[in-house]
Amino acid sequence: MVTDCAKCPLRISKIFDDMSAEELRFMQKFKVGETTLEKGTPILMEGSNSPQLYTALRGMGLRYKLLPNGRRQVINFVLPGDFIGLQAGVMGEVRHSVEATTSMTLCVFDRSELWTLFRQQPERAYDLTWLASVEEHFLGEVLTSVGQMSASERITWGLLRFFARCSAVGLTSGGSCPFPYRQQDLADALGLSLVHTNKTLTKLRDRQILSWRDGTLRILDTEKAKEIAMIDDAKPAARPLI
Amino acid sequence: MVTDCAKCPLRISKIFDDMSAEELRFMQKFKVGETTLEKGTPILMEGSNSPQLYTALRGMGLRYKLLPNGRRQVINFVLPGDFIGLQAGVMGEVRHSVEATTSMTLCVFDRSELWTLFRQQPERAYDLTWLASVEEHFLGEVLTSVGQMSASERITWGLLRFFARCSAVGLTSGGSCPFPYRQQDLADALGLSLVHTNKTLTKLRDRQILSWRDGTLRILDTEKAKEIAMIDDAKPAARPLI
DNA sequence: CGACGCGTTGAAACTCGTCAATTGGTGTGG
DNA sequence: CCACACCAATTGACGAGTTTCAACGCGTCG
Repeated sequence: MVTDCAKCPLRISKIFDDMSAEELRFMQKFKVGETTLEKGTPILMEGSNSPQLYTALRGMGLRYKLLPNGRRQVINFVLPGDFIGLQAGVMGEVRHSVEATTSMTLCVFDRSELWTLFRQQPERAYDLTWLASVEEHFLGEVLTSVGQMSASERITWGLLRFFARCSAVGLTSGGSCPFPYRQQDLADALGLSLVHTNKTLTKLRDRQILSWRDGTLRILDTEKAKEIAMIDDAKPAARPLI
Repeated sequence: MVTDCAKCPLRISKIFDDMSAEELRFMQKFKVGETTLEKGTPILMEGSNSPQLYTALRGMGLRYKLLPNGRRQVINFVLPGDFIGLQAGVMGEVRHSVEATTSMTLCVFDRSELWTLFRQQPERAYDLTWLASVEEHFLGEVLTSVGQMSASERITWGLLRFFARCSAVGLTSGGSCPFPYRQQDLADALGLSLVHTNKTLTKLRDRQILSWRDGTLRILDTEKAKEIAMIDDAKPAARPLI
């Protein structure tokens, strides 16, 4: 029942870099299995020392951090193709938690093989650095958004970004994509209160910028949305898939 | 006038991982030179395509991002030992700017040799991933701070964190360390207005938590400060130096 | 001397958070 | 089949934290 790397449904997407047969063989060996998780299941727990690394194959999740005062920061939304646990693999333990928001399928890798990968497959090592670097860059953008934008700008920015990520992995249809989270999740991701997030969403819907109902996000006016979010990006570049 | 990697003043610090003579030789070859910059000099410009990578040897700097509306987010403060330009090296171009706040000395590397490094020195490749991963983790913490904490919590957090980083590279003496930035820089780093930052700093000084005057930061009450900032970290782990 | 950058302070305006209550949908047990 | 609990979304009212505006002091530099 395990997906063959060579037939990986994600790899077919043109957003991901191609691999040679040899490289695929190595990845297949690196991959030790596959798991399917129910919605709501924790994948990594803060402070834990997971012996495994994952790549999301299907479904969506949430990376977050809890504070002693009970507040929560959602660091990022997890989409198919995302690598999970690199920090744990490199640093020993994770300082944030990851959980499945919808049911998910994960590719499982053995952390102890990470070093083998660095020695035998410099291309994959490079890819890993690439992934970490891109994630770092992305977090810089989130920080900029949360630090410098108003509520409606942040929300527009966050949803537009999410839409773009969905688009890159083929999860969009027309101007809409799934967004299976709660308003509280979005609020915690953008540093806003639930109530204010709700009211701002209503305003954005009234202004015909975007709408989010029943787990579906629709970008109604791409131009206006990009202007509000101060985004002018072209399309995303090809990226590695581990 | 170029510092020998084997005699690198930073490497002496016990915070950095040791290297074998062989490894040092490779790094020496990787290093193509050294630059000294005046205060205020730009190091990387957003959107540029720098052919070089750097490691800060001496002095302090600032990584930041500008928004179309003129606002600025300071992503991080640059300290000795920090690697600059990994994103450019891996992704092609940087999406943020870096500039020298004080005068700085930088180690210069050739970006085109990065791939050689990955093939020939898997340990260094691993180190680079480590660095990117730690930076990613750090940005997650900043995001949590900016997203979920009040002004005084954020400021205490930011300054305490900076102090810890200084401490790791031996820049502290007693309870104080240099902090050569402007209040505007700190405000932009934490997503606060200049005025409010100023008033909050005054309050923290009056409460005997910490004081920052004339470019020097003093932690007056470590325990109370850690409590406010919700930090309970022990000491930082050893880290690689590229 | 005046211009400029940075720190400081006061007052007013506003965004956003908190409190509180309601609605609708879903699942569960009697 | 209905009552009830529970969760997410929604809405109104109020207040707090923070921003913005404006002004002043101080040191440095040309």
